[in-house]
Amino acid sequence: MNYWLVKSEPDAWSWQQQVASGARGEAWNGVRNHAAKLNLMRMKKGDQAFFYHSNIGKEIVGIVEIVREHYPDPTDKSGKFVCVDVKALKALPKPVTLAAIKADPRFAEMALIKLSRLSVQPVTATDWKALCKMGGL
DNA sequence: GCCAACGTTGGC
DNA sequence: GCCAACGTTGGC
Repeated sequence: MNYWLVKSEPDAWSWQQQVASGARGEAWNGVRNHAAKLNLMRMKKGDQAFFYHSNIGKEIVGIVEIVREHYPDPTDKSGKFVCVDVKALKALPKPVTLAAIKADPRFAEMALIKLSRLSVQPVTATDWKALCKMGGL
């Protein structure tokens, strides 16, 4: 199983909306960046991803599971981009803030820090476990 | 194919 | 609201 991190501005799509969408999941669409697209295409059903709130909150608030692998993004008229379906798995008891991640040297190499604009990014198993622990899981 | 201009993202 | 980083566009 692989681990990922996906970002969303709560104004556009929040964790609360993700939870409300229920067990069937919801399309993670709107990605218009080729590096992010490549990561979407590498996601497998059953993989898990951190759900990160950018801009407002700037923290990891929960975990989602990939329930449908990549398919053409219906919101992309050019037909070049893809999306996946994700469902909310669980919330983090203690959201992990960007400030906390930045303050911890273990995470200095994370894409979240180094490639701050990448909206879909891989997370190593080591980082995943450490972040879950920080989040109270 | 290079590169300047411009647009977007996202932290501060 | 500003600005740095970075992707994309378009003139040459």
